[in-house]
Amino acid sequence: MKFSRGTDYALHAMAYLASQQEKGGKIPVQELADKLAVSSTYLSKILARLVKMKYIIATSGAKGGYSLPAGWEDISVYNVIVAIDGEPTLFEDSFNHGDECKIQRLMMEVETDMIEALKNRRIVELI
Amino acid sequence: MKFSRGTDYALHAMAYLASQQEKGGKIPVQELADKLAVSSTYLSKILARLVKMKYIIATSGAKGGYSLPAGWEDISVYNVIVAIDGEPTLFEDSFNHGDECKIQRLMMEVETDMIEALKNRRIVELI
DNA sequence: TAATTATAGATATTATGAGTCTATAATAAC
DNA sequence: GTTATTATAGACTCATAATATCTATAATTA
Ligand code: SF4
Ligand code: SF4
Repeated sequence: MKFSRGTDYALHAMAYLASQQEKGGKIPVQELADKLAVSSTYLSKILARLVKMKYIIATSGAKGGYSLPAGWEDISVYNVIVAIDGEPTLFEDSFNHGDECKIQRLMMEVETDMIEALKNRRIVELI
Repeated sequence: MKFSRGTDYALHAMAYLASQQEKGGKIPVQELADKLAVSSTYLSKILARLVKMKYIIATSGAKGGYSLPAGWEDISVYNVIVAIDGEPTLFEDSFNHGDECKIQRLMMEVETDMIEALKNRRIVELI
């Protein structure tokens, strides 16, 4: 019952990129991995998913690295989580006995509230 | 990012016990397993944890089985989750760079709200 | 061309949840 | 007291996904 280490890495990476944003530079994965003290190869895989979702921009080649796109201030914590872990679901129902089921409805309500809370929090708050 | 299947089983078992409560009888694990269509041996392990927490009462021997204790109406969904999965933590911080960390604080707030919501929901609502 | 960076895929490792099996203890019926 | 029925506990296996590594390739700059 927790978000994966991947989302942990992703949130930290985003926060770091955001904190360096004003300098406008590109930050290679090696620097990020050093800052976060994690494996750079694994971090690469995580960042690749953020790139795919356009939450960060990757630039290949010398002097390349990762940077934030225009409008990055709107990216939510929820966005990042979904990019890495997929949609969070507190409760996976293998049967689905219908809409009237109270267990399902209760868990769905709690889940919806949590998702709403995560959508309201943006990466920019993490700086 | 979801509660374990064990909590799923536990919530369903509690709901079933609650629904049969008026009859006052004890329900053996085999009947519960049949109703839920799950392995009875595994369900046993799950129920054992609920027994340990006093959320259900086990009676050995013929005509034995599981039943709900006095005051069961106060048992929350959160209680059951903790009994099976332990304290839910959305975010596990391996470093802990101090109280002022915004990532940690943000996730903790979302987590606290979710826990609060689960504490406010009781098993009795699931009948 | 050479150096530096990201990307993609295959693969390995690890951790944990999920489930089984067996032996033992407790209780009720007979 | 004996037997049948129930729960409990522990060791054990199995399956799956997260985590991590390795290698090859593509893109970009100097
Ligand atoms: S009872 Fe409700 S939560 Fe449980 S399996 Fe059926 S639909 Fe799903
Ligand atoms: S930056 Fe915050 S969330 Fe990240 S490791 Fe440090 S204390 Fe934990």
